[in-house]
Amino acid sequence: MEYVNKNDAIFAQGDNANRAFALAAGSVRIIQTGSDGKQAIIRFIAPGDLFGTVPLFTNNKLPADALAAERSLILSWSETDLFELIDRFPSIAVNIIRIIGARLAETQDRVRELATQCADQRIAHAILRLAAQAGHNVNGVTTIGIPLRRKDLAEFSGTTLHTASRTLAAWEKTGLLMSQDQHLTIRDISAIARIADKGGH
Amino acid sequence: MEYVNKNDAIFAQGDNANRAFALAAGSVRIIQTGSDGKQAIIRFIAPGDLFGTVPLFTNNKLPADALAAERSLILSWSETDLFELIDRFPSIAVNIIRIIGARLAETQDRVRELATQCADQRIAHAILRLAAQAGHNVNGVTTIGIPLRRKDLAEFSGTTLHTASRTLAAWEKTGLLMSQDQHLTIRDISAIARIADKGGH
DNA sequence: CGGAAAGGTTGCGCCAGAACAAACTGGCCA
DNA sequence: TGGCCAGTTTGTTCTGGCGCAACCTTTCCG
Repeated sequence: MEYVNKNDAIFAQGDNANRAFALAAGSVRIIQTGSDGKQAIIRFIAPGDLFGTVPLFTNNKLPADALAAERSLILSWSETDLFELIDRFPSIAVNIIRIIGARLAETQDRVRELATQCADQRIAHAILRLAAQAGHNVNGVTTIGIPLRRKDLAEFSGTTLHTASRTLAAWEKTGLLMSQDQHLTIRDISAIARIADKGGH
Repeated sequence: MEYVNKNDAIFAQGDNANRAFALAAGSVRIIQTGSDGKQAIIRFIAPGDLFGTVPLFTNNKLPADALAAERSLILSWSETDLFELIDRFPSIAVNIIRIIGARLAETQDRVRELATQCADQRIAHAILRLAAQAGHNVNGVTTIGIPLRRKDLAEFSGTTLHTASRTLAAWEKTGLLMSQDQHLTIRDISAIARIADKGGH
């Protein structure tokens, strides 16, 4: 149980993995950097999500940075505690498969989208995903509970800051959504879904 | 234990998942189709690989087609047999986490590559991946043991048949690789790795 | 053997979107 | 209160690689 401040690293790419993490409050970005230095956001962590656990089972090397997107409260367990727990309650392992399997399926969807769709569709998908993960619905309007800079959205959807900025500006102009203070509010989620599925042109 | 012919479907996207599959001989393509009809190859299956198992743990809906790329020998177990086996030997579950975890890490790498790299780098990565998975090394030269059409390589690396064809033609011309009868032979794998990591220009 | 179908190659034009550039805004701190 | 920094917006330019189209090669099959 530990507080971290905005922009603090919870762990870094290449670190040895020896703890499992969960987010109690706040939000975290998981960012992978390639050997060419370019970065992509692998996923966003919202309260209740586990992170950093997979490498405990594979090669013990963390594949990405975890950066607090705002002041956050982190829980963590040691590797040995986790494996003792699994020994005692084997059904935990099946649940972990369930969780990781769902993430794999989602990541494969992202691969297909990145391979086949154009920028505005991918941005729309990114927003839908974040809304499903961390959206608070208040009388028909969904607000995403993760601070999102244009750059984050770009690195999450595989485009550039510039294109993301332009695209969001257009959607704001037509009233599909609003953004203030790094928080997105979606006014017409079905229109976003339509763009995601059929293309924005 | 069952033989399937080239282009036979082992299962189809949307099918109910109730068996776990493994490939004994041959090769299989896992192809996902989006709601827009566009396809991406999620992965290739080589002998020894498991496939179609993840949805047994999640939502029981197969997320993609499995198509035999050549005449193949398929093994399969029923869902109930698999779960009985896990009950009896809980360490199997941990091994499944290991396998799925490794696939998740690899899929996340692909996401970053698709998001940040250009077409020839992605094609190079695809070839490296296939060489690692199904490459037979005979005196310094690696042959990929999966029949690969240009279109397959394109749908696996997120580009078009045309770009894949041109790129491979260029690499063939400079002697990096050869392709005949839908089989790739890599003559200079370190040059491919260099393209993958630093960009082809 | 001949025709069809599947797969591959290649030339060309074009455009989505990346790269570059510059200015603007608001918040923070000295 | 003025300078600085992080983030954003927006205009312009440029290009990778996609879409299209035509043609070629090989394989398959009646």
